[in-house]
Amino acid sequence: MTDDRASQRPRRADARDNRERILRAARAAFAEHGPRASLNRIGAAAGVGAGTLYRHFPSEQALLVEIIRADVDALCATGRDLADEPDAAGALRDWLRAVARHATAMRGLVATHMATVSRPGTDATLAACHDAIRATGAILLNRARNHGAAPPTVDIGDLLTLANALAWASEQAADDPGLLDRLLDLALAGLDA
Amino acid sequence: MTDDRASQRPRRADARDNRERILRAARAAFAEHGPRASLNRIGAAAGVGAGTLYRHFPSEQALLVEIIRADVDALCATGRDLADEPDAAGALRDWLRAVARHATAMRGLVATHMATVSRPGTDATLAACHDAIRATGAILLNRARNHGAAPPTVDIGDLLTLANALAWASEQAADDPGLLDRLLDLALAGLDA
DNA sequence: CTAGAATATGGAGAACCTCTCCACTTGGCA
DNA sequence: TGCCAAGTGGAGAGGTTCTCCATATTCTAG
Repeated sequence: MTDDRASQRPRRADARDNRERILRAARAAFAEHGPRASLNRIGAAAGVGAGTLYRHFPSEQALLVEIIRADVDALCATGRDLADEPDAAGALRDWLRAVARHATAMRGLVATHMATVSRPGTDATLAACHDAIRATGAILLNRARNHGAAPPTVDIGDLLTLANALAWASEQAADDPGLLDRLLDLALAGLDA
Repeated sequence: MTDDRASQRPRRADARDNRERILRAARAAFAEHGPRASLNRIGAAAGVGAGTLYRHFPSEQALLVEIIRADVDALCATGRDLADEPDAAGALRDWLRAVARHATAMRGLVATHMATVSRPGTDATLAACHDAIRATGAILLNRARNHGAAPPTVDIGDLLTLANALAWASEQAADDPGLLDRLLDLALAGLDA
């Protein structure tokens, strides 16, 4: 992660500027309208034509992916910090909570993430995000296992899918802010059994 | 449930026929293409113009809702049967599994269901479905509680949301048929703790 | 059995959507 | 400064959901 490879960084300063403005407008639009946000409008809000938008991000998904990438970086950093916590089980829980909460912050991101991760090969960047999260999660899960705080049968991939599923559910029920935490408690109750 | 109130049952026989054909085409289309199925095509497949389709079902959601209703009826029947099982905890689990599996059968239904249930007042029929499922689930949960097989803190609504969330997740990962069961096992592991 | 009212139909088209194409402009380097 | 690769914008293709209403069909009352 944190690769921001040159391939998608425009050579010209004005183009780089446009790219940033599109990204900013997209963040705002997705946060407000969820996955139904219109790319046309995002382009307009960024003061940019449709052609320009699609030059920078060839598809709606490409745009979402770019936004996800930043979140994933943050999540991995959080995970690394939590790996030093003495309470291994708690660290794993806290991190899964963070994953779910991050995923919820921007509506529609979870769906995109899941959709693409489940059909590998669709998007290289997203696959890299997935690997990075998985690796971070594996560290925490292993520590929890070594402390006898997680059964060896549990898979980190399933655990992350679970977190995303709960995030998605609480996205749907925006009027119940406590839902995510309740669902996490409910679903993770048997973790250390 | 099973109300099929007259309000949405056409007066003329030909119209009733068209309605059935649309419903059948829609079932097929949603099962195959998921939520991305096109209403235009559904109408065409049913041999009916767009105007006719929208006369019978004013929106995409109305169509989905009608399909959901049949599933809910079946689910409640299953729940009633399971309420006679001697193993109360197992019955609850089996029923939640059935809920999730039903929800998964027709891609996109879960999302519709959740979306509307969470914003009450959007659709009366869907609200009725929700109530029916909730009531059935409450019976099973109560039995499990009386057998000491479920903590009193757990809410049936949360449990159902959980089941739907897992169903949604396994919809996304169509290539991993075992996912739903693994997630259910994982998430319900702590139920009787 | 028939006429008239009530009901239902279909498809053109409005208003959106995503995404492509390419004649044009512009920034940065020699 | 002048050139050209890089970047732009917007018209338009082809999709979507959904509306409107002149036309056609069924049912009902006489």
